[in-house]
Amino acid sequence: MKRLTLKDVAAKADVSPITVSRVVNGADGVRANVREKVEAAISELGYIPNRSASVLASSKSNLIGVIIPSLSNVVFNDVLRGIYDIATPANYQVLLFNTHYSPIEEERAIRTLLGQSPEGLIITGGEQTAAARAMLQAATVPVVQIMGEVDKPIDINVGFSHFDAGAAVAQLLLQRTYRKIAFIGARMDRRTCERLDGFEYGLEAANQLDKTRIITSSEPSSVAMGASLFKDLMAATGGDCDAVFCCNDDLALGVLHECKKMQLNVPEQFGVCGFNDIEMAAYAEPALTTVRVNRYSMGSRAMELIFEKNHPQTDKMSPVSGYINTGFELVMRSSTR
Amino acid sequence: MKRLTLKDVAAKADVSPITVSRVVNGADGVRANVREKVEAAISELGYIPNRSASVLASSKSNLIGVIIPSLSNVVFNDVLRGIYDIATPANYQVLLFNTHYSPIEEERAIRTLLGQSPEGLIITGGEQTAAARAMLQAATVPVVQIMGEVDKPIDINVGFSHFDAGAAVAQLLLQRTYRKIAFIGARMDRRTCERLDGFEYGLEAANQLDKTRIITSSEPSSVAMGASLFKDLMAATGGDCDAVFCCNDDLALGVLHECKKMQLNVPEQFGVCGFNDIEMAAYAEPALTTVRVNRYSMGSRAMELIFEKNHPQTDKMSPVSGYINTGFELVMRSSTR
DNA sequence: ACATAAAATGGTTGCGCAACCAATTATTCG
DNA sequence: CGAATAATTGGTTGCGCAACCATTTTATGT
Repeated sequence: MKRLTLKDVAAKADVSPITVSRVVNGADGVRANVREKVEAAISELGYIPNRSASVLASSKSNLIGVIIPSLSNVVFNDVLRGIYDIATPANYQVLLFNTHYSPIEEERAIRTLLGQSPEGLIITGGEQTAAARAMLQAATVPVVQIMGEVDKPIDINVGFSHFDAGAAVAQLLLQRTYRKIAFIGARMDRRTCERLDGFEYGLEAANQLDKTRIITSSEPSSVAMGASLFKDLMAATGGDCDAVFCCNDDLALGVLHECKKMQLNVPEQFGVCGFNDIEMAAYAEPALTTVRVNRYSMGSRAMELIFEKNHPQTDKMSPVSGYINTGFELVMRSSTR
Repeated sequence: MKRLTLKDVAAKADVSPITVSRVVNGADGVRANVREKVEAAISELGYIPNRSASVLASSKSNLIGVIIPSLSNVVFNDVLRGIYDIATPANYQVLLFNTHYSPIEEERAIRTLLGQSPEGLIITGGEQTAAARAMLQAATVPVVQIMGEVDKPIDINVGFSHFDAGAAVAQLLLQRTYRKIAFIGARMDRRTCERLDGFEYGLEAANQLDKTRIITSSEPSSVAMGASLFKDLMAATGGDCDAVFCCNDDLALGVLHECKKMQLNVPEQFGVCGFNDIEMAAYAEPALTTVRVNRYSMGSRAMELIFEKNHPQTDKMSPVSGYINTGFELVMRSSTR
C-alpha cells in the first residue's frame, strides 16, 4: 500500500501539488473555494503530510530538543510543563532525551538531536563534554542551558545561583540561632554540589562549619534515602547537631519522619530546611521550611527565548543572550524556629 | 554555510558516499581499514547525518510516539521512565505529546505523529475520537493503549481494570467494618470514573451506597484539593461518614492533613484509602492504605511489545495483541483499621 | 471597456540519504 | 598457480516536499 502524497490529493482536488502544499501549511494566497476543495480531498483521502520530506525540503523542523538528566525527579515535571505550555501553541514539537546524569549519554543525545535540524535546544546545566560543546557552538541553533547558573554559557542561560541559595539557607539557619548545622544530600550532581558549596561558605563565614556534619550519597534522592541519611548523620555526629539543610524536599520529608520516630522536637530541638518547595512541603508535619524555585518559569522562559530568537521582532531589537536569573525565595514554615 | 553531507565525508575519505552511509549505520561488509578511514573523516569534519533524509529514503524512523494527558501527574513519570528504559537501548527516540485531557488535542497529536512514520505509538486510554481511531487503524504501526482496560483495543492494551480496583477498595473498607463510606475525586477522567463505578458497584452489592457521599471536582488533583474536597464532603454529609476512598494519593494526603486539623482519629473514627501508592504514602502520618499499580511496568511492557512486534522472532511465534493485565495490589497501612 | 496592478496558481528542481543492483576486489581451495 | 566463490565497494535512482520563478487569473481604476 503506497503512501498518500501531495500528488494524490492534488489529482483528487484537480489542482497542482504545490497548491495542496500551500493549503496544508496554511499559507495565504489560496482562494477560499480552492482551499475548501483541497481540504475536502485531504479529509476524504485521509492524507497526512510526510514530515521528513517537508523537513528535508525546507530545512525547517519545528523541533525543539530537550535534554534532562532524569525522569524520576519531580522537579523536571514542572520544567517540562513550562516548556510544553509555550512550545505547543507555537507549533513546536519536543523531543525529550534523558541522560541519567551521564555526560556521555548527553553527548550522544546532542548528536542525535543535531541530526534533526532542531530549531532550539534546551539542556540542563553546563557540564557538557568538550565535543558536545563544540557541536553546539558549531550548530546555528539557539541553545538554552537551564536550571543552574553556568560558567560560560554556550548561548543563553536560564536559571539561578544554587551557590547563593545554599548560602542563603546557611544564613537563615544561623539567624534562627541554630549552631550545629548539618547537610544531607543525595545524587550529588553539579547543582547540588553548588548548593553545598554556598552552604559551606555561609557557615564558614560565621565560623560554624564542621565538615563531619556533611553527609552525602551518590544514589538517587527519595524520602527513604532522607531517613537513611539522617540516621547516618546521627551516627556520625553522635547526635551533636541541631539543624539540617537537605538538598531537596524529599530528603527533608524523610528526615521529618525520622525525627518523629526519634521523638526529636522539630523545630525547637532540631531545625529542618528542604529545597524546591514541592507541594507536600506545605502539608508536612510540621510544615517544611524550604527554598522555592521557579521551575515552571525556567522551562517556559527558556522556550520563549528560543521562540524570540527564531522570530526576531524588527521593532524592538532584543539580542537575547547571556544569563537570565529566575531567582529563588526562602519559604519560612514551622520546621525551623 | 552549507550543511555537511555524506558526499563531503566521502570525498575526504576517498570512498563513495554509500560506503560512508554503511559506516554511519553500522552495517557490516566494510573492511576495517576503510571503516577507520571513514570514521576519521567523520570526526574530523564533525559530520552529523541528516535524519530527515534518512527517514525519507528508508521510511524507517526509529521514532515512538507517546501521548499522555498530563505532565503534572506524577503517575506519568514512572510510566515514561519505563518507556525510556526500554526505548533508549533499542535506539528508539520518543516524541512525547501532552493532550491536557482533550480528545481534540489527542487527535491532533496522533495526526502529527503519523506524519513522521513512527514505528510505534503509546496512547493513554481508549477514548480516541472516531477520526483518530480511523487513522490509527489505517496506519500499519503497533499501537499500545496503556493505563486502563480498554473496550475495544485498537491493537494492544496494557493496563489493569480500574473498575475491579475500585470494587476491591469498597470490599476492603466494608470488611474493615466501615459503613458510611465516601468517595472524593478530582479531574474525573475515564479511569477515575471507572474506579468510582467499581467502588459504587462494591458498595451497592453490600447495600451501603449513598451517593450523597460522593464528592468530585473536574479540576486537577492536588493535596490542597484533597483537603478542600474533604471539607466539602463534611459539609455535604454533616460529618455523617466514617471512611473515604480518594481517587489518588495526593487527595488522600490532603484528607489526612485535614483530619489531623479536625482532630478526627484516623483510622479508628475515620478510614482513608488512597490510590497509586506514591512514595509519600508510606511516610504519611498515619501511613496511607492505598492501591499499588505497576506504573513502570505499564510503560516498559508497552515498549517491549512494540519492539517485539517490529522485530518478530521466527523461532517463537508470538502474535502479540489484545489485553495485557498489569494488575494492582491493595497495600494495607495504618490509615484504615 | 481597457490597461495596469495584484493576487493566485503551476512547473521544475534539489534537499540528503538508502535501496537496489552492478562492478570490483579479496579469499579459498584444488 | 588459477579458477571459482565470497566479500566489499560503487552508481543510479527516487523518497515527498517546498523554494523559486514563470504563468495565468482576478481585481482595480480611469
